[in-house]
Amino acid sequence: MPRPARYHHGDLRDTLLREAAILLREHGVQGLSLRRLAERAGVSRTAPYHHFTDKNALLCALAEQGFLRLDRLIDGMSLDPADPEPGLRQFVRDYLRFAAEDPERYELMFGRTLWKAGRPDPALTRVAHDCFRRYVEAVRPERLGSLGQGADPLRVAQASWATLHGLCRLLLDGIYLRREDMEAVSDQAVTLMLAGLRRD
Amino acid sequence: MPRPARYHHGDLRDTLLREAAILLREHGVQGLSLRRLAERAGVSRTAPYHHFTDKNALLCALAEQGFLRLDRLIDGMSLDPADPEPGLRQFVRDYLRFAAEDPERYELMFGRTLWKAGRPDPALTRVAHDCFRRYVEAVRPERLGSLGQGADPLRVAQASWATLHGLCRLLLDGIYLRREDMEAVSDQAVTLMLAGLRRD
DNA sequence: GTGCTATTTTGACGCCGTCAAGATTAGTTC
DNA sequence: GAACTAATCTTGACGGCGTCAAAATAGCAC
Repeated sequence: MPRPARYHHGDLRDTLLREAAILLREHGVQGLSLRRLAERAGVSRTAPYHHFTDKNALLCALAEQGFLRLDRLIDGMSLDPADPEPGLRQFVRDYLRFAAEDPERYELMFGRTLWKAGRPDPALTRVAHDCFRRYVEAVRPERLGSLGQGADPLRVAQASWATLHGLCRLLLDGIYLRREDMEAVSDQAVTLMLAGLRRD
Repeated sequence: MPRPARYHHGDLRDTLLREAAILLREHGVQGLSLRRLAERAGVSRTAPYHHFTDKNALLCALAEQGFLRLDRLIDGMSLDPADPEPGLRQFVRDYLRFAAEDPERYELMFGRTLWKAGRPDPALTRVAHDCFRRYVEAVRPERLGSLGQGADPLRVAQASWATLHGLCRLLLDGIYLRREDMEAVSDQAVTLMLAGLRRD
């Protein structure tokens, strides 16, 4: 917390993002109010509006950060075409951990709050689509070796990602899937994906 | 809209549920305010509190309705053990249509609003778990014929339902999956599930 | 210094969920 | 019928929210 005596904060935008991330993680979107946020940053209620046009814009920025992190995770995926299974299994585990570490952020990234109820920034839209494109490349049939022969890359990506995403949601929203079952179900999911490829 | 002259409404609870369902569908949880709702029912702002202890309770009731409908859908699933694929394919289509017909309701049923941020009613919890138990029974390995040999019923249900759920979320939240791709991806998902069983 | 612009503040508006106190009606018991 | 009780509904109020407008303050170029 920097000195509160100054009229100009000097680093408000970054401070807001940092504190907003904390509020989001600990209290969810509902608990993340611009007024609380301003107070935590030691600044008046309307000061944030000079750095984010409105709450929607702030949320977009937070979601954007999330996608950038997810990018790194996807880039880190390494599949051995001769035996892609261990690499895939690792990635699924990483992905689930990523989502479980900050569920509210994950919800923000993919949920209706921004994509339906809100107005996703052009920047956010771009980053999100980029992220998916990256994923499509990462699980390209060629990289899956003999398994991927002749499969449609886009379909493979969509179906596998849907499985992954579904697992996360079930887990995070705490319905139909307990934390203890995670490992087993995640393994089952990998088996599912690979088997699906074998059949195509 | 019944006569507004009477002091007692007479059918307020049902009216509230009906109007709330409309507000939910058209404006989402965000747009469903108790005050707007009361106004639409032709009643004062606090009248609803005599029928629902708070907004959370009202939302729980709405979600509950959704699960009852989903129950009927699951009960309607018919799988031929000799060839379960067409039945499964039909169910997946039905499920996606169910979710797509009222996305905000689906979000309410499975999302964080109630299960994490809110306090799910005991009644809701019961209905939701009942619904899943029904699903577990519906896709029991025996019903899948030779495919299901030796598979763990719970895992099969969790993994297949996660896939289904993931598809819905991707579709409804409008990210990474377009309406036109629905059919193709849904078919791919069925292939995935069946193939997964063949491998177990 | 003067002026320009970015930043921050206070004040206000309308919306929200919800509580408290009182008014009105329905239902039960005599 | 009357009296009482419980259910239902109303008005009024409180604090919190997002956001706009106008005024104050500070940094910066000249």
